[in-house]
Amino acid sequence: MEYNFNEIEAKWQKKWADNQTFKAENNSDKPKFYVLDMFPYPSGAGLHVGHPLGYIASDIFARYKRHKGFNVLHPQGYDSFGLPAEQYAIQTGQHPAITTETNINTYRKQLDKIGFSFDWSREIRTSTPEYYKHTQWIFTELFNAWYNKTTDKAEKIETLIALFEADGTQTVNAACDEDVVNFTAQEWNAFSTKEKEQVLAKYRLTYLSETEVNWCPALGTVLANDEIINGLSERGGHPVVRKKMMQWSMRISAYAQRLLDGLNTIDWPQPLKDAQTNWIGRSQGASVHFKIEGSDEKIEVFTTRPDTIFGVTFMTLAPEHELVSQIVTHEQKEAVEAYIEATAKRSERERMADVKTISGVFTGAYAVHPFTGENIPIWLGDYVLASYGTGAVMAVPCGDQRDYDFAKHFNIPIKNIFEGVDISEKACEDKTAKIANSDFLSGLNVKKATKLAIYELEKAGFGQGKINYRLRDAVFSRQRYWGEPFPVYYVDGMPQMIAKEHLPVVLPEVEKYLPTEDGQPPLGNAEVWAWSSTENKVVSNELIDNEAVFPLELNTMPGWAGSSWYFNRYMDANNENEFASKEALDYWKEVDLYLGGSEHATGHLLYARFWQKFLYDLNYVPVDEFAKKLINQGMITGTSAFVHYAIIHFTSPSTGNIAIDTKRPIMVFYSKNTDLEKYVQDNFIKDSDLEYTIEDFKRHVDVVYVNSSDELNIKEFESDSKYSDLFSGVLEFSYLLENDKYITTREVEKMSKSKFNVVNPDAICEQYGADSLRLFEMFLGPLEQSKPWNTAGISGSHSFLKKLWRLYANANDFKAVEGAPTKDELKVLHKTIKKVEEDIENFSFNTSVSTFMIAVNELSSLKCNKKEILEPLLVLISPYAPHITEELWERLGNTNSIAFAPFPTFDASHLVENSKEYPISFNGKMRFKLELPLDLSKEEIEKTVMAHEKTQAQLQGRTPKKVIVVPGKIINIVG
RNA sequence: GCCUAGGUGGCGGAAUUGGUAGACGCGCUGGAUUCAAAAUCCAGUUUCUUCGGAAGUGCGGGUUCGAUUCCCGCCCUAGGUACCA
Repeated sequence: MEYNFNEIEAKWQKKWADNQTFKAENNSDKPKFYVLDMFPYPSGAGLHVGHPLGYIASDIFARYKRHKGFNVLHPQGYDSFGLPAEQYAIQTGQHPAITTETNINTYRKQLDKIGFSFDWSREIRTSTPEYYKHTQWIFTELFNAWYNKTTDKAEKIETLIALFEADGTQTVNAACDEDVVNFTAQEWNAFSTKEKEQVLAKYRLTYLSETEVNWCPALGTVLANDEIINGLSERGGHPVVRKKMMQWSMRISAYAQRLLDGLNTIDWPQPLKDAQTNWIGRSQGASVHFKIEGSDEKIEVFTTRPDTIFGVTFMTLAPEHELVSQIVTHEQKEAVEAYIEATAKRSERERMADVKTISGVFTGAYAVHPFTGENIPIWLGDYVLASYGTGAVMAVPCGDQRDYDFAKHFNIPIKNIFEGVDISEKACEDKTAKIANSDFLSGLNVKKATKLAIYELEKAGFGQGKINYRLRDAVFSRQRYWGEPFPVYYVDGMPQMIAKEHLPVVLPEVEKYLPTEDGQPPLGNAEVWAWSSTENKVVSNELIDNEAVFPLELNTMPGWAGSSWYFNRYMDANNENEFASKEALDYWKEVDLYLGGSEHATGHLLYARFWQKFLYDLNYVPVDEFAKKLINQGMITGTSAFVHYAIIHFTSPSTGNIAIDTKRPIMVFYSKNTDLEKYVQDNFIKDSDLEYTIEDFKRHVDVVYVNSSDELNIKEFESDSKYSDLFSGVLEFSYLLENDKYITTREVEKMSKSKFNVVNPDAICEQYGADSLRLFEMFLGPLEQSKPWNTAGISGSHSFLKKLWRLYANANDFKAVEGAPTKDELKVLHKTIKKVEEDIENFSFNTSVSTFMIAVNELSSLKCNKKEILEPLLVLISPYAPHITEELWERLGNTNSIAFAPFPTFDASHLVENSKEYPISFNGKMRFKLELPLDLSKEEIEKTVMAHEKTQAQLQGRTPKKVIVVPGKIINIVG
């Protein structure tokens, strides 16, 4: 009976689907366990062998938990809004929904072949109106909420209005815009509706603001930072300017501290936590304001070193600072304006990248030192970023290298305020230096001086202690078509939310997916895109009268909107009324195990935590962290293959003429171990005075043309049209062969279509089966590590499965024997149970695969045919290789799926030994082994070992200084 | 620069609290089976070696009876991040 994996796998995949084997129930006597993969964006290229790595690992864990008696939720879906489908639409005119649907179908087929235990009845797609109506609703909830710092949570906007009505701004302590003004209850009540709206906008958790974007007038679009090279668009090389646009922002900064604190409560990888901590960037210091000489204005700065305040010799403002135009003196006006214009042309990223060039200009204005009363010149410098802190710094050149460099460059005085430190070469950033030359701070260490400086600043009314975060509010508008439309229309320029009962606001049809000619986002092309506030539906733009019919928002939401709450949706995926019912949310609570790539550290994983905390504050979800434990699976890299080739041009020195047509030169493919120079000499130069030049090239060659010995299949390579450009325009080409073969060079790189190193899982499933693929992907190495794919290795896991099959087939033609197993058989089984259970709990899947191999090898040589051994063994292996184990399980006479069979219980009594093969080492080096009974005393062991002839041979007559005996472990003889 | 992870045979990797370095698999070598191939099975495979052994986990030190594992210094690789005041 052959192991026919194709037939077996198809059979069980169909059975699981037909019986809905893995459908999770929302109530159960069993404890719950929620295993989630980061859902994929369905790209047109389909899955490669790297994608399923995490899915296989999570599937093993989900299946293991089912064996352990848990009610397991293991869903899957698609993050189906996104750029590639839109770009394809721009090129071809095909609606992104169609492209997306096609790609999803491809993905689904590929996923099904690998035998995952997903509950597909809960599938979600972020681009369907049934899903995004809830995304839109969450947006409106954010709009209708504010962050109350007193209660330290988000609240409905009504509670803020109530505070305003009672006491004005007096009792309000909110996370809000910087520029809010104070008012009394009386004043508030006298405001017009519009004025009230304008005030509230500064407090809402999502708000409109003027945000700078990279605008390319020629392309009529906004570009991302990485789409710009040297101030020109990557596509077309058109000029890019920085332009302010009204955009939605998310007040994630309100949650900065809680996002930081929450990290202590979740079991996530340390590097990922560090990345988020870094990104949030909490820094403690003080906010200080400096009066401007001869003006009522003041400049506020943030500093982490208020203790160095007596070292301030100048101030630097970002060129964009709002006070610049007010403070600049007549004499300096021209220079300042020229400087501002020059820096405006450079993007922020460019400015950051270019750290070496120091530039700046004096404003002519002076600030007043809060303690000394001295005048401090105010400069502009582009090393100060408008978007961090207040966009202004108090420059302390003796203590900050950037200030120091700036001061040196512009000959600004440097005042040394450190005790016994030489600052003639560079600034002193050492925090152990004592403060000197600083009035009341002199002689103190940094910690004490900081505390005292803040105290004195507060007393004098010049500032206070402050915590600053690097985390900025997140821009939430995209000038794209293929995203969630905002449930927003505008009345008199003020945004209005569309009520929950009228959602979804469905994405409109457009003729083309590009921005409009006047620079509006693609939705500006829609003809039916206006909101009727009387009919509560989307109507034709022609009906806009700004009385009852109003224009709708033209931007769409970013990619992270739909992925910020999807884990909650799976709990109740088909609920039409709510994003999930309270019962479902209370039952599943949070994700117990979340698997995905570490590249989402500061994107998806931060935004999702933010939304979860917000939903928690409003009592919509029962927990404020959505994933208890998270694991980052490593990348499976590809092994790219390269051909090296040289283009050779020949000239004749005697005539200066070109000997062989240079327009169609000679090309030679060569490889590492071949001698190109010699080859050219021997074949072209021989008996002539020709001179030649060599140009070297290297090119990716598709790995399908390269075998496991790195040999290139020349014929297939040459006939592939994607390399035709290589050969066109070449007079002749040849190969430098080693043993009649052309050997390619290999390099490990990220798997990608453009590198032609992609290995497709379908072909592997076809040739070796899904179980082989699953085992092999786990066997490759530790889950969290990145590792190169090597198709050749899969034969190992495949032959393991064949051995496993034979073990059962040989056991009396699949009819295993009842009756007592031998001691050895029990020992093999129980040491396997122990190891596999530990491995799965530790996510060490690679080592359990080798444990299976050892167990099957040992049981095969024991010729084991006992049901009592063979049945539990199948349960151990089934999370990894579910198809073959289901089949063998059935053949052993079981009628229920193995998926819910209880995990075998480990019994330590089967592993008890009465003797041990002791390693005998000399000075720590093992030299020979000796079998001794375990009940021997230390003295008896020492006596036996010392008497042994091999010991005497090692000692060569010497007397050992010491003999270490660790019973049950080792014997070490020193001397 | 800073943060994080890592460095072990030809390759992927194992060694759970310091106790037999190289499990398991790939590849390679030899053999069995076969008319032959595939498949399967058996043996070998860190390096050097005078065949007794000796050295060996990025490099240099240290602690220890004993270090891949702990400590100090350095080198290299990968990922993240950066005029953050």
